[in-house]
Amino acid sequence: MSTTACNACPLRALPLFVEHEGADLALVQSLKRREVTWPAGTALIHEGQADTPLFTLLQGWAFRYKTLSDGRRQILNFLLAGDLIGVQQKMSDSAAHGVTLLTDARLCVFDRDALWALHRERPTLGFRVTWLVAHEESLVDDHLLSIGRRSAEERVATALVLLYKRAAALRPAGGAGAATGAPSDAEPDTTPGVPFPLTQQHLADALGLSLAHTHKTLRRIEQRGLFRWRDERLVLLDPKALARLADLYGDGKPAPRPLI
Amino acid sequence: MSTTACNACPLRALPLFVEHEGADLALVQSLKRREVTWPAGTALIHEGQADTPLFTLLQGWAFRYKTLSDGRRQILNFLLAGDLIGVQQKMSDSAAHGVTLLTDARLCVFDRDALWALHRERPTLGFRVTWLVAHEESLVDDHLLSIGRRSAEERVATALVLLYKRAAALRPAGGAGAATGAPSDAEPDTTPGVPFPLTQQHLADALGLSLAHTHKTLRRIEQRGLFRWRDERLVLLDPKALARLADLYGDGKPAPRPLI
DNA sequence: CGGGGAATTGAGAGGGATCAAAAAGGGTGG
DNA sequence: CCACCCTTTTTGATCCCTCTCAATTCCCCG
Repeated sequence: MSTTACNACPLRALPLFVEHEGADLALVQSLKRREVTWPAGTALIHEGQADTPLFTLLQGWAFRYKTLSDGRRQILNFLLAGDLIGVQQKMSDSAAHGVTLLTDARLCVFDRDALWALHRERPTLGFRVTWLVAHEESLVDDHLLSIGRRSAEERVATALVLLYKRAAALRPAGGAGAATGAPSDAEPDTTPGVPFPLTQQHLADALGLSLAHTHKTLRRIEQRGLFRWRDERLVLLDPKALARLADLYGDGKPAPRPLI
Repeated sequence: MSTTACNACPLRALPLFVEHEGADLALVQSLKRREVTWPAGTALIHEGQADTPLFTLLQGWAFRYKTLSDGRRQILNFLLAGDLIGVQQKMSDSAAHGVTLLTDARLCVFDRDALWALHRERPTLGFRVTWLVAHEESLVDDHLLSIGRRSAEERVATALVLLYKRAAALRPAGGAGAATGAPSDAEPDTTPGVPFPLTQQHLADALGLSLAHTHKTLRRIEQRGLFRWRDERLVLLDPKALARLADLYGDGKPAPRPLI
């Protein structure tokens, strides 16, 4: 329950995140209202809610979604540690999306005006916020390509690869779970793979498929030995084959990103 | 062919755009490299291209897209006058998208570093860039909901309504084409509806449907008298029915937006 | 008048959706 | 430690929305 100082934030130690100047950190620290730990299922933002706060996810997973009036739900994307939540709200006439925690999570809470303060006081940080938003849009772009043009099997493969990469980038340096799935007993963390706290229903809602078909597709690919998904952890047994199935080329390491 | 001064930009006269301070306009003006007029089909940005320039669309339509290696194409969204183009590029490890002109168009061209200059020199403008990017993301979010969860008929209705609204917001005040489709002869501009320079193939690629099925769906809805699409112009004959089909509630007028 | 890109149409195939149950798990109160 | 309840995972059968493939017909232009 103790609060973490921004300059001591464990996330910043990861190579995934870029360094920030002391003054930048001080400003963020001053804008931070509080730090909370909430249980899985908590709704951070309700669909259509106005004047929502801003969050930075420190630990855990969440997802953004939208629903049609008859209940059909589409998950827009998943949020992992380091993601800034709530910037898109209210900047639009279109109905806003909801955000719900997938796991227990720890978050920093900011007032909405912090957004403007960030830009005004420290243009560098303002620019980084723009970067984050643009980056998130590019994730949604990728997702849109999948749902619009990929077959069920390709969609599943794409989602597994992309989510795996994101989750893997958050592992402490030298971390566990070789991508080959071979348990590395000599390592500090022997758990293979990455956390994967989804439900098949979530995956289905994200992929625009029915639960039944998502399940059957998952099984088919798994039986070819391409991956293993158990106990909320995902291991890619054959990353190459999955990437080929998904028509994905990307190198490996994601670009370093800002952390507000 | 003559260049337009930012403070005399005809777009700014529209109620759709917010007012900018003189100093803001002066900065934008100084960052503007040139103004160009290019023909339909011109590729502003190639998929995967690095270090792309920045554009503001002054007139005409364009679209962003991504393709799979076997040629399947997904249109991510359409760009209309006032849209800022190219911000998302390079902010991502994921492959970038392409941007192509749908019609002859006129654009302002900026260097990519203008983005940073905007933030540094004028935080207000930086904040507005963030606003624009966040807004564009919310359009993609809506699109994703459509493709992931709406039926073909619902998707078509959604696209027609949303694009109509965007195009309508760009009509000169008191403009033409009553939404009812009744030609208003007393008005200055008697052309009904809004420009709609798409091809059925473009619509299909945007909706994640095949060309054949897009066409059949379009026909079915048209024969119910819900809209008319001829000579590159779209008229919504029964906006209420279309909105109901699309499960859209939105008020009417889009929120005022920045114009960089 | 010839040519090429759009728009139309129709027949047939198939990937996913639906619907319905049954089997697993996981907590929890007794 | 066990019975019970609720969520998630599995499976099977059947249906139908969309895709594919293949022509034609339009329409704009040189």
